[in-house]
Amino acid sequence: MKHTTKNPTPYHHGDLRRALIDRAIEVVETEGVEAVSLRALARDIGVSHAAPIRHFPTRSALLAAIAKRGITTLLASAGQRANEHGMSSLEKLRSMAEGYVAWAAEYPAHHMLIRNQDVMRHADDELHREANAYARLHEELIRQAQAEGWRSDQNTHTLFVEITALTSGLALVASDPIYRTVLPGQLHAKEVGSILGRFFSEA
Amino acid sequence: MKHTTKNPTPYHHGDLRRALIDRAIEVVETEGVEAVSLRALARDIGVSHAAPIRHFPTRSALLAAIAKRGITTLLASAGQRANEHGMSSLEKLRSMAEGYVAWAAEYPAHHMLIRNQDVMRHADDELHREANAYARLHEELIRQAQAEGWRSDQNTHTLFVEITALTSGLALVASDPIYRTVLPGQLHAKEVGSILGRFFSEA
DNA sequence: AGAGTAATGTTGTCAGTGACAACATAGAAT
DNA sequence: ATTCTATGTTGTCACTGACAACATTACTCT
Repeated sequence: MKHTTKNPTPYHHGDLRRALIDRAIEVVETEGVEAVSLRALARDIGVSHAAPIRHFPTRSALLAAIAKRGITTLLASAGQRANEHGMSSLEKLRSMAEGYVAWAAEYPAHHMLIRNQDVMRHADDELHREANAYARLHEELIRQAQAEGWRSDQNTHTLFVEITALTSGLALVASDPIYRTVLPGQLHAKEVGSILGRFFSEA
Repeated sequence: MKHTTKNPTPYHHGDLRRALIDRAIEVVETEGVEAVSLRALARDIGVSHAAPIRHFPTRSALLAAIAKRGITTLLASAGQRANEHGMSSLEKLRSMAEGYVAWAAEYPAHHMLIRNQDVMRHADDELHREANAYARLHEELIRQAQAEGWRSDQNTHTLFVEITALTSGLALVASDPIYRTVLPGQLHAKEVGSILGRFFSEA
């Protein structure tokens, strides 16, 4: 016989996969990657301890899935910025860097995860392919900017390293709570803009 | 009755603390922070599973102790570079940045640990104090370099962020295995020198 | 509509781990 | 020599990831 009243705890959750991801992101942001436990997530959500396995075979798979989602959105945003009309390669480079830093600040959990050795170690090939796609897009733009006259006398690889370092560093400072202990004062988006503006200038 | 032959496995290890640290560093470098397990370390070394607790009350304490040791040596090296005679503040800044990147490349495990959110979260106040000492030394040098004419028109905080980001980023690229997937080719010390030389130039 | 199948959730279990307590041993101090 | 303290061992507990066997729901095909 069917219930006429709503069942308070239905057998099936509805969107457990999404719920796991959302809760995991919360935990990463508040307590760190280490604190993510499949059983604790299940408890928080209100399902049995083994339910998560239907969606993510291992804990690493869950974290890697979140990281992958992050890289995908980042790559999409970068692709857009790199294909904007009426922009020089140099302007595109700057836009990509700004986009990266802004993305890290907006999604600190995703950023932490893609920076986490233990997570990336268990990531599948596609994730690494996407990360490489981002790097190659970057590299190609640098080459073009150099062809258009920007720092054309410098070694492309060195320039790539420099841009990668500066961008990654800014993303770190923008999203990593560790820096909040060390940094005197808050990091403002305007500062990032000013730093990148200076770096990606014609001079 | 006493043995006249050497006991192959003495009751006391001799220097278990050191052995734990050494083995933990190896594991961090080869398998990542996550793979460090007190019980596994004990097994590898050949002591009982609870022996490590005499030296480090928790797993976090062990990792934090290694991180602290790292920051201490880093700070010592930075202090030396900052007090070198016959160097302008700008040259000292450059030397500090180079020292940091070289340190990260030489001690990747230590660098990973001080960058690890989960480790630093459980670190004691003294560790944070040392990290702050490093930052304040940095800041003071920037102020002096500006007083001596370098980028004197720029905001000190923004400059601090920029240097921190560039240095941290280079250290990441120099020591983090993740970048080996993305980077086309190896990172050479010469490149780091060229990047920092350009950045810390009078021009 | 109804049967059969796939997807999803549950219960039970196992080995590995961190942490703790109680006990054992060796070396140092008096 | 006796006692004390540092260090190591054994035993145990709760928690976790992973897996297997089973239950329930949703979906599909006719």
